[in-house]
Amino acid sequence: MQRKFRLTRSEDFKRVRRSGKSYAHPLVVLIVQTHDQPRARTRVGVAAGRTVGTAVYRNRAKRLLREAMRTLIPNIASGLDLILIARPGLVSATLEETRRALFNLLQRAQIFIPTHES
RNA sequence: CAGGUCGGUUGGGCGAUCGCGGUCCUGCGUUGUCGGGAUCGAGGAAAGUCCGCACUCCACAGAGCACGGCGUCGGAUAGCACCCGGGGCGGGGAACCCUCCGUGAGGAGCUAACCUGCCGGAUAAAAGGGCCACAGAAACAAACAGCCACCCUCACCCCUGCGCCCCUCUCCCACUGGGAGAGGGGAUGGGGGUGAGGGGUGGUGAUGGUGAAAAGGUGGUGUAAAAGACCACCGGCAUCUGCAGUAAUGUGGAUGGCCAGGUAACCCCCGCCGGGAGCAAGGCCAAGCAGGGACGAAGUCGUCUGCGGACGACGGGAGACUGCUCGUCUUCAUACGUGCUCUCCCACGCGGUGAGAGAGCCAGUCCCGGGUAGGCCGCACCGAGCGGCGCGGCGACGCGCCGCCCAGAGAGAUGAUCGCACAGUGGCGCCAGGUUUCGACGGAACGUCUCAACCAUCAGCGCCACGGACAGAAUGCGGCUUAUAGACUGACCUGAGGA
RNA sequence: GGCGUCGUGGCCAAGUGGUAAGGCAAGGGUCUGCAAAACCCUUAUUCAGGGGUUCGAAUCCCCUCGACGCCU
Repeated sequence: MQRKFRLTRSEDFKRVRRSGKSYAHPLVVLIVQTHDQPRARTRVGVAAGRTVGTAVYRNRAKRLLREAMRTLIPNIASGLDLILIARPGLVSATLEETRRALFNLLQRAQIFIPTHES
């Protein structure tokens, strides 16, 4: 997932975590907030707290989330800010399990737009 | 071959596909959170932050105090306390041999390489304080108990002069009796001995026990009793001194006297070092905000009007342009009062009429100007830099030559999938051998051979399955500590070992 | 990234070189018809872990682990 799709500013993280709507999964937590401008590019932030493990496991969790999100991001509605928070079980999960967990969360949030190919 | 020990290197490889970040170059009817190309992209510990630096800011005349750290010798270094090489004291350390214990299986000790802790001063060179629970007489300076001598006192025993008292016998005088002698007993006094209770004076120095720790050890001489008081041997210390070593120190010799604990990772003393903080250090920038400062006024006329005001001209205030004037441009306008605007609420004559409460405004222009958040720099580095080779040194390390420029940061880039081999582990099957030295023969490497030793739950081959540790840079560097599956490789020691 | 503080029964905790206080909780007992309250008794072989100094360490020194706080 390229950096232009990423949520980077500390202010944005605070805003989304304060006023966004959250959806939980045993592996990941998703927080969604609608942006002011509906045509803006959807951005995704990734977080892993100290409960996940040491720096190696935190980095692995965030890589899994970014890689899984990369293939899903063309099908997500625009004008959104998302945050993905890793949970401790994510470290032992595979890429396919992570992708299924994210797909489940995006459908529950009703922001996934299916295309003909998928 | 069996066992033990210490280092060094490495830290998964190759290929395909999808994907991520930095730098440089480049493209454009679309200058973008755009496209294309090249190149680079985690570690030995990046970790812990235990030391030492670089760098930055603050403070600072110099020196000292306080506080903290360090403390054997020599070296290395920009610097360091833990780096390198030595020294001393102590602890650990396999098998065989040896010693001890055990009926025995076995256990303990001794020990090589090696590992590891500590290292100024408690005596002298250089001075003090504190503490040492319980126990013990006592924890460092003497006392108490003990032992010994003497004196006083007491008890017992022995000897005993003169005198005293009592009893018995004999003799004399001669009869309420007296005297003399002998014997026995008693009291007292003196002398001696023994013992003990107590007291006093003096000597003595570790004594049965206590304790972690109590005064060199053993044997003798010696004495009233003892003691290095003296002697022999052993051990330690001090002074002088020979030899080896840069030195710490080691090893001899002579002399001396043995004098008296531990703790300084308790205060302290001596010597040396350290100013404080840390890249969230620190510097710069745009826009604003808080805040601070300077200057600071005046209306008149005309047009329109829904009568609140709006516009224009002249004049005025502040500022900019300019070296100054003129000129041009921007902008403002009146009021601290019974003021104006807005909101709420109440009363009525329902009219924004009156009472009350709250909020705001009373210029404007210009200058200075934060902190946080944001952006840029610091910061991706020509450097105590990295790699290779050579030389010097036991080593830490140093010098010379050649080559290279080598991640970067921001909510934080290295991943995913598949395939192939390769270590490794487990299972099954096959094979019955495998490894090694010496010797002999031939010989250019090397090959062949007999016994011997060791392993055969081995080695070798095939198939299947599993499967590669610890761990992620954030200003940089040196050291230390901690975590770490394995693989490769070098050296040392002990034991067993041939023809 | 840097700087600092603290770890003592199940919980809160005192103790700063010499026998590990106390309170709550838990368990048992007395009392009661049964409870509550009250009273009595019990519960630390690793004072976070490991080394060292010392005769002796929760305490002093070093290293590690864990938790928490701060940076304008």
